[in-house]
Amino acid sequence: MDEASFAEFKCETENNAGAKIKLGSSECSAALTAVGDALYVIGGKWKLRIIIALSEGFTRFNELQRRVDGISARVLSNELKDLELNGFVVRTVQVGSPVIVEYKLTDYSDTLSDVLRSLRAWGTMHRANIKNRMKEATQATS
Amino acid sequence: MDEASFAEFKCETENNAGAKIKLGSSECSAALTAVGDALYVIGGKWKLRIIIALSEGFTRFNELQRRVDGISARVLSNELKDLELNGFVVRTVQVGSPVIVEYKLTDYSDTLSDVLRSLRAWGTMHRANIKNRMKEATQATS
DNA sequence: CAGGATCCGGAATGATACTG
DNA sequence: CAGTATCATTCCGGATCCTG
Repeated sequence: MDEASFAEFKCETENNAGAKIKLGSSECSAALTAVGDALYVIGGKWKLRIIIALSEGFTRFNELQRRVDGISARVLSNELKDLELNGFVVRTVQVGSPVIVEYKLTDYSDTLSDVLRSLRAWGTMHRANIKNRMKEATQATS
Repeated sequence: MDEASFAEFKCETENNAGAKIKLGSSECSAALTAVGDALYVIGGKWKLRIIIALSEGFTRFNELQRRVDGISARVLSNELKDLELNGFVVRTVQVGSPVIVEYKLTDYSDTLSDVLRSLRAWGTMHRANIKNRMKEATQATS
């Protein structure tokens, strides 16, 4: 395939020639660090899904738990704290009875729209692809 | 913020009104499932980084291990198997001595370029942002 | 060089129960 | 409702040793 199609930043590491490698390891390749950074913050099983759920207008804890399939209360709680720390979410408490807690996305989380869009597009395409593979497999067997 | 900015597919779940919810849970919201699918395949700490390393032209096992900072041989091995199963990578063995094993990206992995690009862009932006926050913090303290 | 096999500790997670 | 506390389990990942 097309070597380095998404790595404009050419990297001189002399893989099997000069062995001129002193880089701290992940220094070269801006792509590697950048994607690494991104994954560090929004990686993991849940972060993006929670953000999507929030973007769909669900704000309450239990709502979110119901929306994000398979997440436990404890994990959701932790992830929300994390998201808050990273500036994606604001938590507001309205005193009263019952107490109402709302989680809302910040403007900063809008910067993720492009990531989300591409991820969603890819996921959709990939699922279709898998279905086709399976269909072909059954045809071959029959 | 702008509700449902990346969810064109409007979802009628009656969160706190009609309670008309029977959906298997993650049925509604195409975004949720699509992104879920995507994360299932390319999620995790390593997958994308390995793909990036491969896209930069590194094909050998040990090369890859050196490139992807912090990964152990066992994990790299597992991830590569996974990537092969999912059709992102082809493994070729050239008999001889020493044996040469090469990992190469398939054309299918090209479909990820958009995801990678957006992720990389976001990661870059985010890192810059964090630096600014820290700078401001130090100024406020001084 | 390219990994597989095994052991092992710690961190993440699930389940359950409890609180304001 | 919105979580927290505790326990049991599981699983990931590192280190080490081994092979062809």
